[in-house]
Amino acid sequence: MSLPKNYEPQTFEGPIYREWEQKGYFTPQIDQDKAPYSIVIPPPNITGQLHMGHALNNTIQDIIIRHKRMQGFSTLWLPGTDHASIATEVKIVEQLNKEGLSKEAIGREEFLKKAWAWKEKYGGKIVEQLRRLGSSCDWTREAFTMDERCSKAVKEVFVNLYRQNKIYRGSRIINWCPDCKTALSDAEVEYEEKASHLWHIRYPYEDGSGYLVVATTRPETMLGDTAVAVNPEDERYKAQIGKRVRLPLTDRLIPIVADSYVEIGFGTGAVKITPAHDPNDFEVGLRHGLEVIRVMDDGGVMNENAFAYTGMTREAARKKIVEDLKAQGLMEKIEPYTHNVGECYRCRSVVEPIVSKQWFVRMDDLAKPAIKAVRSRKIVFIPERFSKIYFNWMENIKDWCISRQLWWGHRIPAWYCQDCGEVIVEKTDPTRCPKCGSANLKQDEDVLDTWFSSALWPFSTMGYPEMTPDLKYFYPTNLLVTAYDIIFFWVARMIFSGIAHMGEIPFPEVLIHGIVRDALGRKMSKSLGNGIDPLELIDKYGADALRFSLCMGVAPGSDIRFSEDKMEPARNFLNKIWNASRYVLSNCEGKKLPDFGSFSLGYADKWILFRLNKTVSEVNANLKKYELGLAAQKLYDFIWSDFCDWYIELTKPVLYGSDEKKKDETLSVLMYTLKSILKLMHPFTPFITEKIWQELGESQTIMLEKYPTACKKLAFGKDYARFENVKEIIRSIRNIRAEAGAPPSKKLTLYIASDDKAYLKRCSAYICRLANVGEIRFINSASDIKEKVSNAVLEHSEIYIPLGELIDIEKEIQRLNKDLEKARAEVERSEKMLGNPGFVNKAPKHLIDKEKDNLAANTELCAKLEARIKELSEVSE
RNA sequence: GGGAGCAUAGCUCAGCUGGGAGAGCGCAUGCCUUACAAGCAUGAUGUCACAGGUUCGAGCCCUGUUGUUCCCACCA
Repeated sequence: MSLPKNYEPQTFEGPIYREWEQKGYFTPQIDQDKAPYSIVIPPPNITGQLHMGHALNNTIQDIIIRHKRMQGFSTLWLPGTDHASIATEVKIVEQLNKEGLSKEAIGREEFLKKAWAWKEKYGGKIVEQLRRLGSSCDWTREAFTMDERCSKAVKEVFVNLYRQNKIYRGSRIINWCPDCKTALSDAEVEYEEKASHLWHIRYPYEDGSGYLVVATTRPETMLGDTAVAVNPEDERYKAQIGKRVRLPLTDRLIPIVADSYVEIGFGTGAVKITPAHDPNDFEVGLRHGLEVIRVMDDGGVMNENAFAYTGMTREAARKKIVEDLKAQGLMEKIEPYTHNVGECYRCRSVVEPIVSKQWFVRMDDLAKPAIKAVRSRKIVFIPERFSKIYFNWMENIKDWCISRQLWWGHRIPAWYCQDCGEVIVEKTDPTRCPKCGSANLKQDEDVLDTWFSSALWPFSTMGYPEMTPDLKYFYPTNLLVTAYDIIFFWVARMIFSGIAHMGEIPFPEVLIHGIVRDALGRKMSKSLGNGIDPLELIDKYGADALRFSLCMGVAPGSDIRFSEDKMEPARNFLNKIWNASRYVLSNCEGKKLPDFGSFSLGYADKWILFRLNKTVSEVNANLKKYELGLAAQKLYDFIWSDFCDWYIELTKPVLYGSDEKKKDETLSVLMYTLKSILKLMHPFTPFITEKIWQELGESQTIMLEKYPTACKKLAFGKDYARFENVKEIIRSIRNIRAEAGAPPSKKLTLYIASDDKAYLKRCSAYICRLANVGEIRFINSASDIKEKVSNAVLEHSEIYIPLGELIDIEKEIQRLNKDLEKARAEVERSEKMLGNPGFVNKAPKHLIDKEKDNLAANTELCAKLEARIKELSEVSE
């Protein structure tokens, strides 16, 4: 048994992961005697590279999964990837363009071949990267949103919803991306505030009696105007309602209509109505039976309805129209104006609202039970506040546009009879029209929104619509872990889909985490170039360090500012564990240790076991509440401060001594504590803990060991408190030495006066070793000492150290005065609290008792300190 | 326009159901002490944004103010 001298995670992380996977530790058995625990991964896009967001998301999931596995659950973490319809298609098109080809040139079939080839080549990359992070996913169940399993589920759901009249096809105003040339759902549009103008345009009255001024942010759409609307209550325009105006730059006459949608106070109070290019105008148009005239084609180019502007891009048309209006004296004024402009979430081009025939999911009926599930707390968001975001969205939801004019994705299972026009929606490809019998059928060209298949992920991956053993055992899943930015896209849609198709919520808890930002708090993005590559960090510091740094000091739901300098403390900590393990291992070499518990424990042993036990119970409590940051912090403190800085140092006088029996007993405690530490840490830092565990030769893997739980036998309250006194003595000696400037190598003599000398005598060796003391003399009072000493008054003892010429009486008095001040402040505080009838009557008893003890102890301290100071002052005079 | 978060040490942030202000980094001083210099020891540093309120007691609960970040929303 021996570990290499240096902690080099690069040398063992890979092999350990391969061993885990190969031995099948990630694959759960469907065991009716065991409780199941399952999580489905938020499937990363096949176009994706692992970024810090994935690293955080998967670290959290893996910690929870490993913890549950060690608690004895039959644990499934189901992995997979998302075909990412639009994102992937954009990449393939880019690649084609580089080869001088285009989508249209090669045709649908060839395009899909290329896309699949691309998926085979790059789609596995991110999955490999998840492995490097240590994710204990069951790869034997790996899914892909376009594999056979998921595709079957998609068809099933589409057809069922269609038959229930929850999916329909219709002409609506939708968000159109002129670059991706596809429809987008509302959620796929991101609004950004942009500086623009408000153009005030004169629309002359038909009768030549002057003009009416409309204000617009989009002059290019005026060519599609089919009315001007005013508020029916607006005195300025009441007389004009029903009249017609001449649409500038065209030969059209359009009516003035009254609609309460128009706000009297804004702009000029008159609004141009363009039903084909604005959602509000579309509604107005419906109310007034207005004509819908599209003036742009799918590429954002002005079409044949655009008069002189046909063939211009929308940007060019805007410029020219503004110029022309100015030239004709029809531009009243131009005001600077900032407003929200919608952009495509994939390509950032400005989204064009247009009227188009698309497929929609009717949301009313689906949203209701999904809202209820969260209201009734059958599903809870953690932290709770995110449920508000969910409600806000779900309660204001509009029908979901699910068709996309793309090729990469699930093709809509709808066919149109070319002879009679019948629409056929079927799971299996139809050959004949059920209505007229014609074989002349044509499948819908469009594919489904990527999120349509993601919404089914918790059950499509387990075999739905078949009631498979997996589905029976593992559905509903137990937890969903995701960042808050996809609550709308994904979480909400999984909830209503689970309820609608499985008849059961997909998960009872949703753990929401934040976004990883850069050191300045900005979102990491390609365009800013401020992203940190987690794989580089893994190469440099190891996956364990990355995982640990991501959960140290992080509160649930909040964003993380991350920079590389956060890696070092984590790596140093792991190095600490590594070296502590080396210490234990090297001392154990070739030994058979006595069974833990078969011998009597020393003070230091009881102290560390007490601390360990407390840490175990706190860490378990934190994990239960998903407080990973707190759990990590407690482990860090216990391992570094208590175990390494204190306990290991305390074992040295024994291990470097000659009492072989005592040595073995101490080693037994050391080993017990180390093993507990490794198990406690394993969910956080799986690699290093496994590496060390295997060196211990205990069992094949730490992964399947039982996670430690608190143990009553280890609650040594009284001896723990005594040992705290010993620590206090050691600290005081060190402090005196440092402040007096005594060389650390100089062995000191120590005098101790205390009422309870028995345990201090038994702890002498600890004090000698840790404070570098050569001799301890127990005395009854300071008068027994003949030398010049430096002194500290502690709660349960007084210590005196002869330092000869190094003692500066002035400094000595100063130091004691500082202690006195502290003690006096304590006395004052306690007196004030105990003198307060409110506190004495209402506070819990244990706090009152604590305060009483505190008062007594500090009063005594004060008296002793005052006496000592007086004594010294007399000497110095 | 609606909603949410944040404001604690020089910096980055923890702080669980209210009961003596914490960590990491940085800083100062001294140490290569046979697990570890990726280390050890000792030390300094806070009107817990501001103003009220509840309470015996508030960093924590309530109200308001200021600053800041984010989400949602069709005002042309």
